[in-house]
Amino acid sequence: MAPVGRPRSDASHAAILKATYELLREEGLARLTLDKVASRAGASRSTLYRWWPSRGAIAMEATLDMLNQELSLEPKGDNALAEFRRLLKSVARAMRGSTGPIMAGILAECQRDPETLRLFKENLVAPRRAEVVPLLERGIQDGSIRPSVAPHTILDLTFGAIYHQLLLHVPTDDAWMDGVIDILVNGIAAKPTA
Amino acid sequence: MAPVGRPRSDASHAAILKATYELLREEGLARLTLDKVASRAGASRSTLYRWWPSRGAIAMEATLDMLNQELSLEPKGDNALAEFRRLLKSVARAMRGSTGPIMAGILAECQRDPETLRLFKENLVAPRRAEVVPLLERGIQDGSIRPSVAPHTILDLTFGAIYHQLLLHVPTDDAWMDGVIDILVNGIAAKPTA
DNA sequence: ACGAAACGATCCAACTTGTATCGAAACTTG
DNA sequence: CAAGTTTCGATACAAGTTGGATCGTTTCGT
Repeated sequence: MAPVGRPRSDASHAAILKATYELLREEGLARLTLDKVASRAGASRSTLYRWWPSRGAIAMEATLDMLNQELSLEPKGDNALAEFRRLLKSVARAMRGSTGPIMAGILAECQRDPETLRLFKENLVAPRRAEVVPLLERGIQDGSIRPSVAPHTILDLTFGAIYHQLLLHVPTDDAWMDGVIDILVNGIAAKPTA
Repeated sequence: MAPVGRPRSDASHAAILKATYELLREEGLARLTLDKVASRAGASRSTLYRWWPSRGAIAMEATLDMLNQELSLEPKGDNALAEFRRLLKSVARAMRGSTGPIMAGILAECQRDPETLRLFKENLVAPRRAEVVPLLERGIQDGSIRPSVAPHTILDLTFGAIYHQLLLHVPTDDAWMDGVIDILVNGIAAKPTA
């Protein structure tokens, strides 16, 4: 059964997302208003309100595609720990570009709008974790990662470190990421204390 | 040289900070308006604008005292690593209470107002690090922490993990913090990989 | 007494949000 | 082709927030 009535304009939909994406890069989510998005997209604000419940929701949808293109997990047959290293570096690299400030803005928006936080966790955090946790579990099985650690806690630490630099606007480089990975892999204790 | 004119009212100053602090607890920084602060403090908005450049600055000043009271680094003569463990747990415990959401709100505000970020780093991050980095360096000297790690990177990781849970509104408990510390201290590698 | 600075009260323009209304356009069904 | 349905862009509106300004009053030092 085809829906009755005028169909949703794909052109408007695409134009709105494109305008949002551009404005996010230029001014950040903090200064993003639905008015500017509508103007640039050649749409009207009522169209935006019809399809998205909040500013955060628009920004989220506009950002997701970009992120999903930028971050890709390609297994290469190394041991799991080596693969995890590569993943972390690629994430840190992505955050170093214009994507970083956008992510920081979204995290900020999540603090003022619970719905945006929900979208963020559902559409970004959860899917990513669903990919990476099995990788870490494989590392525990192939012997490259010791068994007593919880994969989710590993992710809390690593993404936490990256978010930390992001939110405090501390630029990162490969040397920093190597330092983080070194600590994560080897720990800070002079001798194993377990 | 005593300043000429009517001196700044300590009563107003204190009342404004108190009102800010209360409103932060009740509604969070996202919903904090200078109007509400002024009303509750029995002051006028012009007084607020006279002394503080932004909403973030007021929230920062109101939060700093509270945080500085809540978090105290008391050396107890253990080895440095043990002392660091205690510090982390006390921070995590503080973030578990009503201070946590306030901190998350401030981090969010930092993303939209560079001046607030500057205040945050100058008055909170930097002083804390100035306390803890020597502790970690002592750990390297007393042999409880291996020499090749950078103290600052350790802090990026640990505070990153705590911020991560804070921003994603994931409640933490002692078991989680123990898991983080375990990974941090011992690493995730099954065998030391140098 | 006088000037200087801070105070509370009030007003104002500009901007953003959320909602609503309107006629025109696009598409399905009969 | 005609009627019904839904979206579209344009516009208007109330409510809330921001940042700044003015005004008369209050509290100091000189």
